[in-house]
Formats: sequence, C-alpha cells, structure tokens
Amino acid sequence: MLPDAPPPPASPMFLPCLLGPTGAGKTAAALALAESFPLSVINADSRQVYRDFPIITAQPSPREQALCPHLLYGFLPTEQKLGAGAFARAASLALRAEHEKQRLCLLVGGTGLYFKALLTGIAPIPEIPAAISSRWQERWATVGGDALHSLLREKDPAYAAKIHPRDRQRLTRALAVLEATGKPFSWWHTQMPPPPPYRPCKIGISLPLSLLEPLLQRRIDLMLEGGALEEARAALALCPDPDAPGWSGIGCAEIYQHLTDKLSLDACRALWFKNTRAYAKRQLTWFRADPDIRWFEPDQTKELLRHVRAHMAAV
RNA sequence: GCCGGGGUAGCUCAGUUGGUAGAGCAGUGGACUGAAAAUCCACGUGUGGGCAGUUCAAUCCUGUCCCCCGGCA
Repeated sequence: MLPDAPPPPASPMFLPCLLGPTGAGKTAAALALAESFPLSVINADSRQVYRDFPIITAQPSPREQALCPHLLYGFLPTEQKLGAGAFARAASLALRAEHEKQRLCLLVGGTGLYFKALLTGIAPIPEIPAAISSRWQERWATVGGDALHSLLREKDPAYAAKIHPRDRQRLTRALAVLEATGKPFSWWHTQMPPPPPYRPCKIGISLPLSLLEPLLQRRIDLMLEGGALEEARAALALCPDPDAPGWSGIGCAEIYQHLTDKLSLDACRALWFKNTRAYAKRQLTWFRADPDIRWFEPDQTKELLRHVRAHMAAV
C-alpha cells in the first residue's frame, strides 16, 4: 500500500514552508516569494484540496495559480477525504518530481498535522477498513466513551493514558487500528520511518487575533459576494450528504445549514465567523508550540525574502 | 396611566420553600500520529437593577423608585 521511501538524496532538499492561521495572508506572501524565485507552490491545507469549494476554502484564484505552478489544490471530490498520511505521500511525490525539475518548492498551508506528517514523518499504519472504523463509531454511540476508554486501557494502556474518555475521534481511531492491525496504536508510534530528506525553513505569517478578526469577517463577506452560496449550491447538487468529508469545512457546513433552511443568512454569516475565529486560535496554539517557526507580519515581505535567501544559502 | 411578565456572568437563561449562585454559548490557556477547518481538556467573585425595611442572616419576603417586554387605556 505504502510506496517505498525514495532513496535519500545526497543533500537534504531546502524546503521553505509558509504556515500560520487562516486569513493572515499566506497566499499573498507565497506569490510575493514567487516573484523572486522560480518556485512551485505545494498546498499543505486540508481544505484547499477540495475541488468543489475553491472560494469557501480560500484557494488561490485561477489567476494567482497561473503565476507559477500550484500543486495539490482543488482536486478532491467532496465525498473523499485526504488523511495526513495520504497527504504526506502525495506531497513527497510532488516534491520529488519538482526537485528533479530543479524547481524550488514552497509548502503553503495551515494544517499543522500535514506539516508534521510530511516534515517529521508519520507511523506506517495501513489504511483502516471503513467498516471497522464505523463499527467503533457505533459502539461509541451505544456504550459510551467510558466503556471504550477502559477497553483501550486494557489493550493499550500507554495510549489510553494520553487521551480523554470523551475524545471520540482518538479513542475510536486507536481501537480501530488495534482491531485492524492487531498492534496497539502506541506501538505503531514507535515504528517511525527514517527522517524525511528535507531541510525546512518554517515561516509563520500571522497577526494578533484582535487584528486578524476584522480581516476574517471581511474575507467571509467577500466570499459571499464572490459566489460562495452558488458554489455550495453546485456542490450540494453533486454531493448532498452533509456527512461527506468535504462538507465539514468551516463555511461549507454553515452554508449547508443555510441552504437547507436551518439557518438564516445572517445567522450563517455570524456562525461562520465564530467558527473561523475559533479555528484561527487553534492554529495559533498549534504553531506557537513550534520553536522552529520564524514569525512575520503579512506586510513584511522584504524581511521575509531576506530570511529565505539567508537560509537557502546556509549549508 | 392601569394590569401582567421580567431585570442574576460578555450573551441566553436556570436556581435558591431565606444560609451570599450555575449551565450553555462567548472568552483565555492547552493538547494534538491518517476526519485535523477535525476532536478534546482546563479555567466561573457576578455591587444577583437602585434604595430602604423585616430577619441572626435577603438574590429570594415587604415597600418604594428606575428600566425592558406584552396587554389595556
């Protein structure tokens, strides 16, 4: 299932990464960098992969994408999902292909787990059959979190100690992995692949939350003016299942509610903003914990360029 | 003006047969190994609308004033 790891190149690949909270200006910063270097932009955002939601997930516009090669944007149908492992595989293939063409790659996105999976590697856990996962979901619903947590405590005490009984997602995942592979989740975590052959240069683009807020609100209004409702209507015609992975994105979910008459447009807009803000905050929490990130404000393109140049030269 | 209902956390509200109060949401911090724009954890002193009275004790009872919402004039 997993492709063999590529043979390690002679020297690690220099890999600038633009990350940070949603709406802070990563796309604009990427295009500014593309003016100075011949580079290819690789998406590292779990939502911008969706084909049916280019506006709502704030993918670079067709005009922007025409300025330089953009990879892994807008290719996935709403009913499919791209897990962190699948992302890391796809991204490393794309990176290798671009590298062979002597092109510098820029990783851009806001999904912390995707960066982690690609840059530090991820345990080689095989794909878990959907039937097994959904069976554990059902058991969660019927027996509850405490019962499942004590079951996990028997089979995988190390991981059980790390998660809360109410953490449905992690709990059911750990039990599904255990059932499908016969090995505890925590055992898999010790089976790390060799470190990926990258030399990352992590650049954060951010603003204090209070300054980000008005930008997020304005971006939502621009999306609505720019056809977000029409986009969602079209997606709804293609995939009417609200539980499909693509519909769980912020903005998509709220508009779905509105289109199915469960939410007025005003309430939809307000909820969309609320959820976006909360998400930006979660991203800040994630990235704040990473000491390797060098932070810039959106208008510091000159400093940012200088920083990338300096790191590119360094061996 | 009269009658009724209300004024409790940033918001919506609950509760206390009198012993100074707690949920949801919001907010802040945190976690994060294939759903990650996901999932989850921790954190609750508020002149209980103002003033006076009864009481050992009032957010709760009484009086009065102010404000909001209905209805009647």
